Amino acid sequence: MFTATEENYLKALFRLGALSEGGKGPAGTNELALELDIRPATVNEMLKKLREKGLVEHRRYGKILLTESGRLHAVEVIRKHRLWETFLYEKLHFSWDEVHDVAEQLEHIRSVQLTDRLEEFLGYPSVDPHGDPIPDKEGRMPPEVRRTLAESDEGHAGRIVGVCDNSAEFLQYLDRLGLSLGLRLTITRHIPFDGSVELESAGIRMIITRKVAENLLVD
Amino acid sequence: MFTATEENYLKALFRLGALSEGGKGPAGTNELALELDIRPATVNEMLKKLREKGLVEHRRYGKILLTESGRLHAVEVIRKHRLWETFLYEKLHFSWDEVHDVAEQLEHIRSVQLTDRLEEFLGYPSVDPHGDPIPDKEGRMPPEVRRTLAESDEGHAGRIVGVCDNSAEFLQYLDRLGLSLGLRLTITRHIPFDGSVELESAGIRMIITRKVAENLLVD
DNA sequence: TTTATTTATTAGGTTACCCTAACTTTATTT
DNA sequence: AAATAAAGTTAGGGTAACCTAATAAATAAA
Repeated sequence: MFTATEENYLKALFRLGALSEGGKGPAGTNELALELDIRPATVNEMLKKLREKGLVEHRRYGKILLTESGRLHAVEVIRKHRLWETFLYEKLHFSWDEVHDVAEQLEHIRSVQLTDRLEEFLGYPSVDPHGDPIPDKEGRMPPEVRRTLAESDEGHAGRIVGVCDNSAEFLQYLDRLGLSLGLRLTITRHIPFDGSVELESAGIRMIITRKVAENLLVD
Repeated sequence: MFTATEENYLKALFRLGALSEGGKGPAGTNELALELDIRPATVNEMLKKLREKGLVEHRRYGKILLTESGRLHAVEVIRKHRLWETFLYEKLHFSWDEVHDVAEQLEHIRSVQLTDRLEEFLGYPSVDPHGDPIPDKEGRMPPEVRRTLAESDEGHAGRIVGVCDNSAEFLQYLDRLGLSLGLRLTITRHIPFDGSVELESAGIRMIITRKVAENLLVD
């Protein structure tokens, strides 16, 4: 049905949020070229094909938007990618940073049965090793689990997806700590003495107070 | 290093036994084209590339032979194919006849680590669900287990790899039973009463006498 | 040994995906 | 509004794998 290349275009558009609702809005040719690490001229060419296949909406000199069909196919590829990442991590003991490249290849294997049975084999996981949600067979993303850092378990890995306190004071403090939205981290310890939380992010270990932990949301 | 297409050419040559030793000898262009279901002209073109990469020996209007390097790469792909088949069968409960097409795609995933960890995860199997031997990391095929049908366990699946009795009488009898070399079969029951063996092959159930079973070798 | 047949090769064409360089349209400044 | 910058497109090429049709070499048959 679709080539691996076409699937990569759809995935990139989804990542860029080129959706009619719930995304960042239409994407540009250059933007997409940058995301895929190819030249804009090539993207332009491919857009014609994706347009004809009804996967994107695009007019000359206009912006690019995924159609509903395009979105569904993108999500299907993401679903496969994340299931494979989970397999590699949980069953084959790949490390966090090794899973991506291999999953990037595995996500293009064509077999509905394979995907569904893999999902079953893994026990219907809702998130991949990076904490990203795994879409279900119908393309629905499971609701994001947002918990404060304070109530998340030791060993939990996830990303900062929000804050409870929106004051400039708090946000500036986070900045000084080097904590920002989207940052991936792992909880290494809950310290009983004062409720501080020890965490690791990008190879750096740090301790934050209970109050900060209570105001940070992770997935 | 190699494209999926190149790997398929190597695999096909290996299947045809185009080896300097232990095979059926050099293969022809048409023969290879038939095996791959493509036109001889295309094969001829590709041979140039495989020759330049040192994977085959071939002179104009001559026969085709895998080099040692070509053989090793072919075996590596076969190794991956059979490990994936085993995974699909044992872990994802695919049926015997469903595994091939998916494994045909999975065998081209490039990651040495993946192959080795998959092998470990599967417990270093020596044969795939069809009874074909799985080469080890160094490209060695495990020694074929040749046992008579009489001494093989119930449920054992394998192929007829030889006979003990080479008389025309016996071979003609086998022919009448529809049993031939390479035939895949499963032992469904050992009948204690007279030592007969009940087996299934290609959806057909049959019973053979103990004497026949003692003279048929399976892997 | 000449002829016929099979097998192998060459020539020229197609599609998918990529490129650079030149150009056009849209957006941003001044 | 005119000039400049940024974004998008077209034109012309390249490689990998495939194809058909025509041709050449090797093999088998008469």
